[in-house]
Amino acid sequence: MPKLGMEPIRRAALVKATIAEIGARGSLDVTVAQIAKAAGVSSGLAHHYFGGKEDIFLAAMRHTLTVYGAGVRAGLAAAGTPRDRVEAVVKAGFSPENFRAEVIAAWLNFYVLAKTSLPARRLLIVYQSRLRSNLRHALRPLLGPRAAAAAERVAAQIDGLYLREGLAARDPDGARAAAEVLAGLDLELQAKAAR
Amino acid sequence: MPKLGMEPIRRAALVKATIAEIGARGSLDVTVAQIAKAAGVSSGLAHHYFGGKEDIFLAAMRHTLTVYGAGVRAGLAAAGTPRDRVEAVVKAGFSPENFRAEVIAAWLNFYVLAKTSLPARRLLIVYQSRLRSNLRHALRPLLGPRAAAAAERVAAQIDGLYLREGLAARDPDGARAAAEVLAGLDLELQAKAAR
Amino acid sequence: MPKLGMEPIRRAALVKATIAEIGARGSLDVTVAQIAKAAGVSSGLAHHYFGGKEDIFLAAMRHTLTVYGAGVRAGLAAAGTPRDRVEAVVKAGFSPENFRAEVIAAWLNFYVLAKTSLPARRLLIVYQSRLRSNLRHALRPLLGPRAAAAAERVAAQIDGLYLREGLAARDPDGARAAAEVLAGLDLELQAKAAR
Amino acid sequence: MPKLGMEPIRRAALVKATIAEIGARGSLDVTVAQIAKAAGVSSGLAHHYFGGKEDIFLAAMRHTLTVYGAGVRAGLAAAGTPRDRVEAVVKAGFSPENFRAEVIAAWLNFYVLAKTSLPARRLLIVYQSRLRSNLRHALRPLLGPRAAAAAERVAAQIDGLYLREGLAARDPDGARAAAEVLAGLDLELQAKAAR
DNA sequence: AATGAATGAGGATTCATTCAT
DNA sequence: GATGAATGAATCCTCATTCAT
Repeated sequence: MPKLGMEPIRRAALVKATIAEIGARGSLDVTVAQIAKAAGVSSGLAHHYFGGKEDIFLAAMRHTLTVYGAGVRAGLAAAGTPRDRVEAVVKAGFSPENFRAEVIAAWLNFYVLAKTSLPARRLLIVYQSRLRSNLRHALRPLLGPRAAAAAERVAAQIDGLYLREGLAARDPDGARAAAEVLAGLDLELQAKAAR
Repeated sequence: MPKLGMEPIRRAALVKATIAEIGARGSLDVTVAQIAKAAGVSSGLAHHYFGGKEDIFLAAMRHTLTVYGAGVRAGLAAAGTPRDRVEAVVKAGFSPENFRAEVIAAWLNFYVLAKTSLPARRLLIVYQSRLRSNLRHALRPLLGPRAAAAAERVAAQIDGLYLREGLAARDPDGARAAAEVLAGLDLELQAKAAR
Repeated sequence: MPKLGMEPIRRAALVKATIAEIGARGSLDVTVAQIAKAAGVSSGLAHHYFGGKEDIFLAAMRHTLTVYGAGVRAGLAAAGTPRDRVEAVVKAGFSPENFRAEVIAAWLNFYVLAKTSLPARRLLIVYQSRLRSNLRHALRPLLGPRAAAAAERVAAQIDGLYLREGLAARDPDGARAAAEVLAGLDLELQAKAAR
Repeated sequence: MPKLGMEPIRRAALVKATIAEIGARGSLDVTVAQIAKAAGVSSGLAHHYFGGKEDIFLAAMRHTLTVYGAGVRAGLAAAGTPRDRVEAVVKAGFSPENFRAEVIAAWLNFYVLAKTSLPARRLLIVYQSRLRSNLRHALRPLLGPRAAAAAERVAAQIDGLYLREGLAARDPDGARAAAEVLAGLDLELQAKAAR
């Protein structure tokens, strides 16, 4: 009798392997064979479940974004004050789970993939929109009409830190990066207060 | 005697074509043949002058950084006040010359290349260092000891805007991007003043 | 389940094709595509099983040496007298199986390959050592301390005949070549006797 | 005014460079550019003087054979006894001038070239014929009707030693090789005497 | 006489993808 | 469900050769 329910297990393993391989090699020049091997299956099976290489990449992107999104939601759920909410959004991006070298490298390559693949672009645009939207909503009670511009600045700073850490030799320091962003946030609040 | 002095001409043409092709395709998956064709020469000649594909990429990076660096220097030379100096550094990154879709796409891919190629990484690290250094020096008279942190924030914001615009469908709007960064700069100055 | 156990079959076919192609063209300038085609497979498969061109060549060398070695062993096993043993070693090298134009040409090119490839050199040195060792042992009972020098002479003569026949237009005549070498052997024995 | 009489100089330099490069790399996979560079000229000039790569190789062969032939003639001219004449022929092949690693490697590759190039084959056949002819004539007074077979044996042994030394790691030892061949010659003479 | 420029064919190698079992 | 077999297109790179000057 055939093994039942293997599909979700295989898919998860392949997605995980994909992120790991893209991260390790730092590029999309990862072969299906490498991914499959890392996942402990044959390359044929990878195609069987995903259809093609791009679909594997897209699944990996979706997974990354899902994990990130879950982190944001969890943070927001636990947040009390408006300030807490902003911090939750920021810190989700720099959590140990997301702000790892391998995941950062994968992110960068997802941006590249988005140049070629429309679905990938859509996925990234959704991410960018959500990030900004989350920040805007969290900042609104604090900054009022200036929330939108501030959200934009904070979002850009977050992305810029990903780029910076992606290049660094050392392991990325999520706590420090988050602190830097929050320091920027303080500026926004001080400026408001200074009025 | 043969046709002499072709080398610099060909190299320049190939470098330009490389940036254009990476920009157009949005990835490093550009063939030497494509680049050569765009430059109006044979693929053999590209290898003849550069040695290999990576060397072509590196030359394109160097060129991009050189153009950027020249823009910064020109801006700084024309700047009078400290504030002018900061604006010059920021605006150089968003000048119509640099902040074009194709160059932005090339930048993104240079970051990817840096994952694989040590010379590429070195080049990008030099860029990051210079950008921050320029910003720090320009901000010092305005912010004193806070200049370093502010420079870091501004730099991250600049990189983040590259990432954002790299994804956007519309043509990048350098003026707007520069204005956003300068708005962030104003916050830094206000916060200082608010003390 | 896929078609299983193809690997040894393909490897054997590719090795055979390699010797045939090197022999036919008389040089190592044989393309993997030619070899693969002669073996009835795609060039990709050749790489799949061997890794690269040099590995294919090495496998062909190993095969040639193995066949030769088996011939020697078979001859020795059937030999009764010391003289028979010497003849067995000599004749193995000139058997119809080994002393064919195509194999002779392959041998010559293996010597060339040995200049570039360390594994190839090792293989050939093993062959040279074994040949001499076989001859020495077989000659010892007949010539005593002179066996070593005699073995050296006989071995050189064998190799020289390969070179001569490799150049000739006509098909190589193993029987005649063996007879020439055995005539040289007789000289060695006569000289001994003449003491 | 053009430089006059450059042709023989250039040709000689290119021929010498060809042998050196084939010897150094141990294969015919030597580029015209390498040869030209080693000769201190442009690759274009090499074609200008020789027409093509194969012609360069042939010229190198001819030169090698000419040097060898001159050595034989010089040795024969100085030889007094028949035995001296045989020794002269043998020693010519193992003179320091000819029995160098680089020349030995070139020889081997000339045999390979002969598989592809008819002129090359003809040249090598001429060499083989002359060698055997020289040996036969020198041996005739000593061995009478057995001279032909003996010449064949000696010639094969010489070629075999080239093959052996071509593979060895150490520098070829011409004196030792010549001694080995002459030891074989002594056998021939002893056998004769033993009748 | 001599050169650097330029080409383009050819070849090793990689890899996504398909398929039979 | 899963695999190894197999393909062939794609690409980098090399190099003999030609040519204008």
